[in-house]
Amino acid sequence: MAIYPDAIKRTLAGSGLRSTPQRYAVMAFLMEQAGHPTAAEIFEAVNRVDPRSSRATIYNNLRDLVRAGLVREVAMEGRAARFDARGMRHHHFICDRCGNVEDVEWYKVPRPAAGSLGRRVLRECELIFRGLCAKCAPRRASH
Amino acid sequence: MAIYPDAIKRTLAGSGLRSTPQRYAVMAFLMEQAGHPTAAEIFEAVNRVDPRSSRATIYNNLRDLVRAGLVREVAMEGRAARFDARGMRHHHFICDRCGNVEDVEWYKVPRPAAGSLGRRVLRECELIFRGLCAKCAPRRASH
DNA sequence: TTTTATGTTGGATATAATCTAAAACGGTTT
DNA sequence: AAACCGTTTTAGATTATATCCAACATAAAA
Repeated sequence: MAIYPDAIKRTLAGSGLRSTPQRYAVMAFLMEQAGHPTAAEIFEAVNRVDPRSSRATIYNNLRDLVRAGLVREVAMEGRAARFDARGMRHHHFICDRCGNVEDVEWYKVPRPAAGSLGRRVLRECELIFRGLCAKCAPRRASH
Repeated sequence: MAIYPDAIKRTLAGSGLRSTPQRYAVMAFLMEQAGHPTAAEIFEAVNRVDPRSSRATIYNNLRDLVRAGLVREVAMEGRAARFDARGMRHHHFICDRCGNVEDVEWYKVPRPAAGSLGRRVLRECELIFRGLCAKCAPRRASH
């Protein structure tokens, strides 16, 4: 039932992915979304509108979109993985207390010395900060 | 039944953790181990020797050791988390293909501009590299 | 259109991690 | 060395997360 703006369709096609209502819905939701939803949250949000996507389809599409580099996955200790489709490069901040993930403005990180890499092939360099988010930080916050 | 070298006992005590044979075994195994085992692998290795630890105990102790900062946990997409107790600071490299985790020699990473952090409290700065490990990289490797 | 590789489905299954309440134990105090 | 008490361990049940499966549907190319 969703509308099919060409932009997203073309993005998908550009990565060799068909545009199905389900896949489109996942991609569109992630792009218009400021946070870092879990697969379960995406499943619920996408299905609140319409063509009922199955759980398997959500997982399939997230896998494909991540493989295509259109979506980023953030693994969490114990909890469900989180996803985002922010076009801009950025780093991540994970709150030790509430587990929320927030974006941190991107800045260049120096790569390791070539020697310490050996024959490894670098594809990506991901910076993850940990600590307490604004809500969980002490100082007059509801603790 | 394991021996109780004081070094580890003191490390545990220093973090307010009792030294039990099970907890000691987990800590000792992680310290003498060069890789990044999963909880299941730790469970098996620890129990190959003796006092059979239950699965719950392994998880309990890993949680406590991570909280105490003695053990580091690396969350993996889909797969089981991995652990290490390397004293030296280091970064991590995760292979896209085989999922193995390797250490990368530590080097200082610039922190983000204070302004982009807002009221967030930084505790740690973790650098994760992704790509292909030496085994999985092409070029005369068994592909 | 027709065709076909690709995508979807819901339920079963696998995997990872946590919970539970009773029993055992470590370390301290006496 | 005996008692004490908060911590830890235990086995199994339970929850949470993710994948598999094989039949069916469909997007996009021919």
